[in-house]
Amino acid sequence: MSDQKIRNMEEFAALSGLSRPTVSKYFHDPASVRATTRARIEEALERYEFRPNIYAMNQNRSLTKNVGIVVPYLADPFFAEIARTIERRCIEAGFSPILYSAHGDQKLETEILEGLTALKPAGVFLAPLGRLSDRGAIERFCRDVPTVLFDSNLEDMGEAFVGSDNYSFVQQTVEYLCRTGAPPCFFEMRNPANPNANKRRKAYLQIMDAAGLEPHVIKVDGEGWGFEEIGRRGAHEVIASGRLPTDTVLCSNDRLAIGFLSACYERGLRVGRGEGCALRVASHDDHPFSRFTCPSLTTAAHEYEAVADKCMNTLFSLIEAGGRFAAREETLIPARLILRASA
Amino acid sequence: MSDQKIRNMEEFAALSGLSRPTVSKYFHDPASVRATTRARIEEALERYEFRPNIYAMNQNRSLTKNVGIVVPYLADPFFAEIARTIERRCIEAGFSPILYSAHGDQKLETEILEGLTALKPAGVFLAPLGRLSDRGAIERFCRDVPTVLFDSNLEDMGEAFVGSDNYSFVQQTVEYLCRTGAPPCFFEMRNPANPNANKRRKAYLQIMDAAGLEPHVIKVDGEGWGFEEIGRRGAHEVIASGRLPTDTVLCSNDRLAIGFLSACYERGLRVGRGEGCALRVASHDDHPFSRFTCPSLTTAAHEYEAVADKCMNTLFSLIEAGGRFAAREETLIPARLILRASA
DNA sequence: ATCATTATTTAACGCGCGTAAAGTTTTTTG
DNA sequence: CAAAAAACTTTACGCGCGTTAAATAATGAT
Repeated sequence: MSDQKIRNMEEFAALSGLSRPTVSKYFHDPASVRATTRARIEEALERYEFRPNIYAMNQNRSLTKNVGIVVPYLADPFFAEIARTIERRCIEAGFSPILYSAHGDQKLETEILEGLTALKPAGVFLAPLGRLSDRGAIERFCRDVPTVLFDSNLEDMGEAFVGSDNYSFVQQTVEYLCRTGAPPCFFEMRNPANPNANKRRKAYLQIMDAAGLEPHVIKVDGEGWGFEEIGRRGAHEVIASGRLPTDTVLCSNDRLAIGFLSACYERGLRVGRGEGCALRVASHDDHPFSRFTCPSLTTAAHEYEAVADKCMNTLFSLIEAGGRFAAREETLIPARLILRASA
Repeated sequence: MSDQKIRNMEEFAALSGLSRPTVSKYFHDPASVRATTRARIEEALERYEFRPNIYAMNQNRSLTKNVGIVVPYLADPFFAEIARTIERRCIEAGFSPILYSAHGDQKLETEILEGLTALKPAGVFLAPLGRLSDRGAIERFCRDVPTVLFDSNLEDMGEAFVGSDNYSFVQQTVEYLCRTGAPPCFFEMRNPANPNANKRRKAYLQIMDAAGLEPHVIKVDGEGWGFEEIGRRGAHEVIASGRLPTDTVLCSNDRLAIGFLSACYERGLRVGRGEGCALRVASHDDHPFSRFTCPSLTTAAHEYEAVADKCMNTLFSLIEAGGRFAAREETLIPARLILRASA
């Protein structure tokens, strides 16, 4: 490995004994040059450690190999997990993923999208804030950049949506809970920012109705992304005031459930399906920590891998189709029920 | 807002009635042009929505306004939280943070650093994998890019290190536990990848020794980033085999403790400092979920804000100093003890 | 060995912006 | 109000690479 510094492709091409256009071709697609040529370049590459200037490469390209991944709040382990999975897929597919978190902030989400436009990405995976999103800004963004929405569906935004079949989530948990004990009440935030929460409530109401059971929706107050604390405080209030209509609680999502379980523990209420248990608690999402709550949480799991795969495949088709689909594609992936100790 | 599309700065300058160099100057520093000129540009900016091409801007710059943030594993909420805090600081300071996770993988960490070099960032915050890092790759990287290490200290790497004063963490927890009950044993992974773990063990041994108490270190097997599961399995084994020498357990970090508490719950062992409690458990990090464990976790907290501030300030000085410090700076920030229910 | 095919070289232009020098206009200052 | 200072315009070059067209060389098949 010589430590001679190479300034540009011209110089590197000279050192490999080739012309710049050939080397340029190699970097664009190594298979596009003759095997012997490829070998010479790769040999030189080992000796001199040259990398083409990304900025110069991209400035004339209408699209790059960049892929944006935007999530509403990365410190939420659910989004960290899904982002991680998608990111890996992008790398395997030869793209350069760039990860952004809106940190729950509308202005920041808009700024991220504006900055992302300037990066001319080949495509973007966007999990929008939801209710808090600036719809105008997102619409503008989607006009400029091929976008696959995930997690939160915003009507007619982006070329495709990949998300969860919320009905399937709730159906499985409700069915299980009803089969094994009292029908559940539904525990959620009063003003959820995420549209999935609304779909889950509606599914709950519909399923209970279809089963001829009376639904009970319990709404707790709270704003922001501290769901566990909202769930904990809400649970304390609801339990203390005796507003819990049954011994079975279905939380809208695992983070609320984590808070709910925490409150139960603090009140000395035993949760689970065995004897001596005061409550059963179940939920949705299979949050990475739901295995470690006390008791461990019965939940409807996202198929993280399947979601990530579908996202990637959708973006591939989208890029091949030139960034536009004739009709907006919607994919809803069903849940997988995970039985643990809490219900 | 006209929807006429502007191709380049030349065109935009013409529409604002100015010359391109002036407009260029404006984008480099809005305060560097006369107020009336600035107003004209900003007015045009509202009408035409022009943004200079990032790639063209950066290709001649030796450094950009980009700042890299590299963490070993972003799906670990501790890193998500610290990354989130640093990211915000970068944005406030007018930089463009770019966040990367090595996903616990040496090869990926190296690739991220190589890619980052090509981005010519003004500086990089790097929390390395630790023992698993490719030291050669990191050293090469630090030669090219002004780097502030954080979280994990690698000897002599980077221009500065900002991290936790592990001694202070352990001192506070041990002192508290000794004062209020039996001296703790120390619960950790056998082969921790993160150097902080080693420093915490050493601090534990030293502090116990100084207090004339006999130390007990319990090592559990496990590889990878699933610390909770490692802690849970380890706790089951240790408790089942009666290897626990005291009723007080100090875990190396909160994620292990979360697993430990989960095992205790599964075994019907009550944890806490009250009567009827079989064990006390404390830990370090103030993981975002340590508030919601059952019982809530007594822990030594990182000063997330202080760490992020110090990181930013260090990088500022580093950039001003031209990317090199005369001597490597090390900052260790002490812990803040948080008393909760588990000990 | 010959011709057709495919790969590479040479030469040249363009991308969008940074930047420097020299000249002109505007603003500030005494 | 004149002179000095500051801001702006004009002109021009460079950055590193993409890309194209025409010329040349290497390869492969007959």
